[in-house]
Amino acid sequence: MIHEDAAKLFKKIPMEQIVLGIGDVAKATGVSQSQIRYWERKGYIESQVVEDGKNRKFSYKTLLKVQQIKMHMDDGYTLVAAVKLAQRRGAFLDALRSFFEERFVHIELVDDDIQINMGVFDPDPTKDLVAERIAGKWEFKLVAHEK
Amino acid sequence: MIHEDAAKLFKKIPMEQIVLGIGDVAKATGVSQSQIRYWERKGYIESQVVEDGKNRKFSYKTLLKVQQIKMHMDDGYTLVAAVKLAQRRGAFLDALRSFFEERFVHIELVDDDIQINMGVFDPDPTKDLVAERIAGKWEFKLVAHEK
DNA sequence: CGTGTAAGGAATTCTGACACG
DNA sequence: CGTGTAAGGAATTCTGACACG
Repeated sequence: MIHEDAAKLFKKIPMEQIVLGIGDVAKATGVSQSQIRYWERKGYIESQVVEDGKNRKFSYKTLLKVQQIKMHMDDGYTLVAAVKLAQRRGAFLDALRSFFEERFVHIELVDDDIQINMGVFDPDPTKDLVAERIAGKWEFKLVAHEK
Repeated sequence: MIHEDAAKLFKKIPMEQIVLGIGDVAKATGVSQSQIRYWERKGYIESQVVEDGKNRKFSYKTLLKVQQIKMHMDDGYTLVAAVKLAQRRGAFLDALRSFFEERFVHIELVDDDIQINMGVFDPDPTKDLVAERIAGKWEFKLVAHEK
């Protein structure tokens, strides 16, 4: 039986610390290196310059942005329009992340089954909301506070 | 107002497609390149060989594993023991991922507020469970099915 | 066992220029 | 505006060996 503070878990899932080279971003997103360099020059995305060398590195977050821009361009938008749309997406992901950090209070793993304690269930604050996976299916249930 | 099928969103957040070079893995995890090459040689982690070239590339998932192994070693475990512990963690993350994919049915963003529809609330199957962020705080509520 | 280092070759990325449009 | 390409130099990664233990 393993249990974890979810806060710890998310700190272990790096978002900011992950940086990758232009080739890897190009491969992951399907956007060419020329495009990436151009977008950066125009200020649509940013890269971190490696201390000693002069190679670019891109954060995971930037990779997601590149991906968003490409998606909108595939939908027929111009580059400028696609950039604007992608801007809003950042808020989206940040919001999701805040949900995980705030509401995944405690995670417990028992064999193949797993439980996520999401803290106080607001419609009935005497209970905690728990998501439970049993035999591959996720179900919600309410439990009394443990302490 | 933006709304999204969560399924789409998660497909856009690549896990498998992201591969990165050994230097980037080393930087992100704090594990040296020598260590990474050795661990790979022993079969503890795996890398994908680039088609034409002969450079290694590591998936995001492998990066997480490297990070886990290091963490356990920092706790005092031997390499072999740390690898065994890290093994179990994979199931952990896969489980979390399945929760997102199965239960984040629909996501809606209104200005700065965001709603996540998590589908049927099992204790009362006539309702859907919704997580809502208002003014920076997440709350749960129940709503009747929309259709 | 587990990691580091020096060594020379191979693969990747760099910039600035030029092309097309 | 937005992207591609050829060019030479710079930075990164490769393998196999050897060291320490």
